[in-house]
Amino acid sequence: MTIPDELLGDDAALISPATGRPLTKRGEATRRRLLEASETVFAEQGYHEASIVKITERAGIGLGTFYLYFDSKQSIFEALVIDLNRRVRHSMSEAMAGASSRLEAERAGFAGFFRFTAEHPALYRVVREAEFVSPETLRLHYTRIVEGYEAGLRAAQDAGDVDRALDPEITAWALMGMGELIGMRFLLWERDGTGKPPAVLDPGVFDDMMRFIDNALAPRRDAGGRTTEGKDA
Amino acid sequence: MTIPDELLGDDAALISPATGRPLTKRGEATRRRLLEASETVFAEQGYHEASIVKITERAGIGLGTFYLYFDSKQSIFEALVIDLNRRVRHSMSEAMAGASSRLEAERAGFAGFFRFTAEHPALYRVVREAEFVSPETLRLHYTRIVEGYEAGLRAAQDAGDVDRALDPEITAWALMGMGELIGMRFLLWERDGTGKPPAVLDPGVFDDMMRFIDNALAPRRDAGGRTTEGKDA
DNA sequence: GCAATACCTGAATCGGTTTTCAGGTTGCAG
DNA sequence: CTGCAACCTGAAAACCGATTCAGGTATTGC
Repeated sequence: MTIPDELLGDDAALISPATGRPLTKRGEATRRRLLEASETVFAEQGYHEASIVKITERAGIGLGTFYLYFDSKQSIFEALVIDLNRRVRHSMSEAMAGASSRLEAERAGFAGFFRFTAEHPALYRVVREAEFVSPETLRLHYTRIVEGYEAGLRAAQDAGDVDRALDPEITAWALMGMGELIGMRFLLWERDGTGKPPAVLDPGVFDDMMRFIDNALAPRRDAGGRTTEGKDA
Repeated sequence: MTIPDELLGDDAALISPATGRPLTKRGEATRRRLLEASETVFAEQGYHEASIVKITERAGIGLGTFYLYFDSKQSIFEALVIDLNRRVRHSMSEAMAGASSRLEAERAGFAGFFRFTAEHPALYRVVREAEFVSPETLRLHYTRIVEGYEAGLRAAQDAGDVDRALDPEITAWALMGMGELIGMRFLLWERDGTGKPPAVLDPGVFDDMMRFIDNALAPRRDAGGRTTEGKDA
């Protein structure tokens, strides 16, 4: 019901793309400052409006220094998306940790996803922009999330908590699509008086969505349904 | 069950943004060539890689001429997205036309959506890129589709074909999100041997998805469920 | 045929970007 | 306190694309 943290990130030793040598303390700190600055700049301005100058300025670092740590603008963007992916999944698995039933875990996972989106609205836009900046990285993002989801659904089916006639892979993609569009519509588009997006998804919306999901996943009485074993992509 | 075609597009008389006067035959033809060329170029290269030079070259038209018909690169992009929106909805309502039941219409609408995506894989990427190029236009796109969907769901609820406990608006957004992500995963990402995406969505995938949707929408026996009247976004 | 009108053109302007590079700075080992 | 990696720097090179504009070319009405 939770994803072990080891699977979440590569803590591979960082090496300088310029010299090919491992980074020292100072080097690692500089790299981190660049990555954090890029997070703000990409989130506020989008990929194309963002510039290396803006990133290094915000990081308080010389322009030329950038290229000691990243090959290109695209490469720091990809590093950022992978970092965000780790954080979203962390948010989801953390939320699921306390769940007692499979269905409750489902609900909690969504709550974790929405919490992350609500807390970092602009960051989730960065992830979506990866579709156009680095499609390969976006695939990785979605695929990693779906894998966790799918495993959970399979387990829930074995436990009899979820309709066995549903294909776990398709269902996982369907659920993720719902979550994304509902998050976009009711978190990212929603502005209160001050122009800020809401801090959490409207509970009414969340409940309506969960009713839909509960309906969809609930085991059916008329057991049957083609079981469709061995479906692949 | 169908959207009247009048609602689909503005056929407002085209006027030149440069002179403010209505276009003649020749003018309209040139404008159309530019729009068609932009479709190909934006689809193949994405917004930022596309350039006015590339668009005018493909249209076989002088560079300067572009600005007689569109204010800017962004403005032709928006015109294109609005055009595509009309065509997607046309594809959907056409597919729904022959349906005999509400649920069958649901299924047919999805089929129409997937057919459009399969026939114009790159075009649908253009629509998604609007999120970053012209968010307002993307909202328009989604909102127009959802409105039709929502009306259909309400009617189906009145007819007793769809669970009355579901909120039509949330449900419409949920369904659209599912459709988008499944289309992306199983149409746009899928490549056969030749590197081309499949001409249609795998019927197995479609059926699995529809089973999920049927589950979700089916009226429940335990009638009750908080009716949650008067929900507003 | 001859205005007048609508339409077309692409070189040049302007404003911006990423990336390189020759040389400065820092901090640690000995 | 010295020397040498490792690290940092920002001006400038090399590039690119949106938009303008001064001057052309079709089309149409008379």
